Amino acid sequence: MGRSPCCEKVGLKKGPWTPEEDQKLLAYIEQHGHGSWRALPAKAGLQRCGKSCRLRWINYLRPDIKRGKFSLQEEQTIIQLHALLGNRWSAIATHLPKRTDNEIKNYWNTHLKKRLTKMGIDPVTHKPKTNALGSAIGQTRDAANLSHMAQWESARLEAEARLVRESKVLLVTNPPSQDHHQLSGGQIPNKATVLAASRPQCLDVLKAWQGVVSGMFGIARDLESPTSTLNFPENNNMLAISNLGFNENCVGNNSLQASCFEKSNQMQGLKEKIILDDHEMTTDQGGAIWFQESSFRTSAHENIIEGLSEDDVMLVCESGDGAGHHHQQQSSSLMDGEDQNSYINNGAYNANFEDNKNYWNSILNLVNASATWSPVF
DNA sequence: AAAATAGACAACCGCGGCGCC
DNA sequence: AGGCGCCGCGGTTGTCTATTT
Repeated sequence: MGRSPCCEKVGLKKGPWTPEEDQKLLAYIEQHGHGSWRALPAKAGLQRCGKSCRLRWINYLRPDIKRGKFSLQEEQTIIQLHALLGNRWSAIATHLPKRTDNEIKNYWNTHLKKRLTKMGIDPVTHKPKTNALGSAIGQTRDAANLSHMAQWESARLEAEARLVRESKVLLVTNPPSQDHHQLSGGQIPNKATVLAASRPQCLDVLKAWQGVVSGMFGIARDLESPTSTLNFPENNNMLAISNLGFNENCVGNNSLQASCFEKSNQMQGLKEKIILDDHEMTTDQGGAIWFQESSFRTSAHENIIEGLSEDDVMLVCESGDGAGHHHQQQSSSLMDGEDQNSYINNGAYNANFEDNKNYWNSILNLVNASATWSPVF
């Protein structure tokens, strides 16, 4: 399909924006909202294409942008989310309030990627580069589990994006009024303003991820995320998730190691059930996560973003041998039942622990390299 | 002090998705 | 159903500044 250029290239200015141009754009959007980006430059008296105006507004002029150095917590959030979501910067940005996808992308490319590389971690796969068996065991159980968790989160993010789009329709069809100004304390209404009012809860996977790390180190920490309103009631319950792949390979300092080992032992003989949204995961003694097939929803068209309350997020530890799951489907589609058992029993699973240990040991080093601990970990 | 190099960040480009007609 | 236009995303490039030689 042929495409018309986004704008007439002739006579339009490119390159860095001048303060005067910024002022024009800012003044116009304050007064009229951006409306159609394509039509905006002419109306605002700018010799720019609409796309350039949009970029300038979203990445620089928007009033709700936080600039400056990334905090350690933000860095770790980016690393974790990148491990889950890959280069989906806009999705990652939804978890970092007031940061733009462009800023996060730049920060990743100029700082975090290099740092992980220095630590011997492949910034793409988030696995140790030096692991000779890496390719062979790359599709390990918890990697597959995390992959499914990521898919789940992706579906949620897509739904969020849909909501954002819908919100923006409201914004466009309802240009700024006096009420808007009153409501926003004089600030112009914008995407973030609308989003803030309707922002869905998210970060479930990040929560679980953080739980893995928390449990790995045996530390009770505040896992509150910057954006999620979800709360896990007990850190011990988070440790239930931590059983995923870290039973015996806790790393860090000795006391943490001992603590982690102790917690790990406490998990023996337990079956964990995790219910997020109406999506139920259970983990067996081997630490594998199971999804209840009947409740597994990935379609962004369904209302998975609606009204997650704390009650919707439950972590339940119950006694049992883990054999009583009905109609369950392992989250990984890579193995049939027999293979799963042999996988757990034949040592490959333990090799997987080593992967995780190396990776998280590196992350721990990263954290330790800083002056203070992040509240995330 | 000047040139070269590296780092950081802003901005651009092209593609794909989505909605409208 | 398919063409078209718009928007958003991710990759890449350009530019400015800081550091090194």
